Amino acid sequence: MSISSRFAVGIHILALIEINKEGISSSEFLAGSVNTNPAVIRKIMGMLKKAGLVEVHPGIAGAKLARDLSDITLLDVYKAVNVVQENELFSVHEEPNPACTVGRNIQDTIGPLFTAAQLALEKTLRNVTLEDVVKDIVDKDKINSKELSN
Amino acid sequence: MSISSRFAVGIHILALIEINKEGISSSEFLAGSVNTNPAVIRKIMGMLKKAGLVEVHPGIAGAKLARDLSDITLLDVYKAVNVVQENELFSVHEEPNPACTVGRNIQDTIGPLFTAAQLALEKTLRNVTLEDVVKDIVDKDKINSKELSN
DNA sequence: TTACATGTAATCATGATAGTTACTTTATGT
DNA sequence: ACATAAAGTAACTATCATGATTACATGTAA
Repeated sequence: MSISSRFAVGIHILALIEINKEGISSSEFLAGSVNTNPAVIRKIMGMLKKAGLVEVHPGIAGAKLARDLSDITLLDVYKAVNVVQENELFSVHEEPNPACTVGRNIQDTIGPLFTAAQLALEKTLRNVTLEDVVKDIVDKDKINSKELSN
Repeated sequence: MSISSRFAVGIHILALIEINKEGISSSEFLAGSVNTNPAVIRKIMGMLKKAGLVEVHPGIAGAKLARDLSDITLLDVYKAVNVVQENELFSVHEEPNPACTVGRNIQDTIGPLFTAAQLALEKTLRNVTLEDVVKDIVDKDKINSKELSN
């Protein structure tokens, strides 16, 4: 099991739109960087648009960020791309036996515990903004360039 | 996407072995409570056994806990049933374009962020023991019984 | 109206899940 | 020794999400 790479791709897309803000970020351009099919980008872009993270219009090439970089958290992206349904990161067997003490209580006992774990994860994602991500990408790139030039 | 119900079933199994400790917890008995096939239980039991959480022997009916209830955390169960590979809760697109600033740095930037989120989730699971779970199940059952008798 | 980009649907291969059946291996009791 | 019973395990199935691909409809602008 793994959370869909749509999440990682969504972050990639948004970061690239920012870094390429002087240029035009078409689905083809973005697909070239992510290394996938433009239709995949457009589908994810549709989700980001629906969530109010990007502005993009039919017939007009290029996407723009709809909010300030520092106002978009990883949690926003995570929610936007629907990698996990609301409160369903963990799945629970649906029909335990009600004739058993454990069977008739396990769901109510486990539910809040799973929710707590999920919230801890989401809280971590909420503490990182796209601004942080872009800065880190740029920093890492400077270091790599320096290494190459030595 | 959802984390496999093997995790929830694993917790169910262990809790039931404890509550039924005066009796014999065969795969058929456990399957009856979880409401699934005994072979499914045996497969999960094999994982719990491999992780040192239960004792179970071929030809001998019934499983026993291999550790004290208070010494088994939900994280132990989570790891035991292999619902998530080590450090791979989130998946990242494999081959971003190295000719792009974002493409050649996205993995290194995102990796630690995803790991942090995953660790936050795991930390939460580590803070809950099977003793807590069993107590809660028993408590909830008392309340339910009281409601039914009113 | 031509060119081009987005929006979107249909199709496909792949992999994980959970269930089912059936068989082998091991231990116990007569 | 043999019959019984349970664990261990492999093979097969249906179902579902993913990610890629193709194709086409929709919309914009020169």
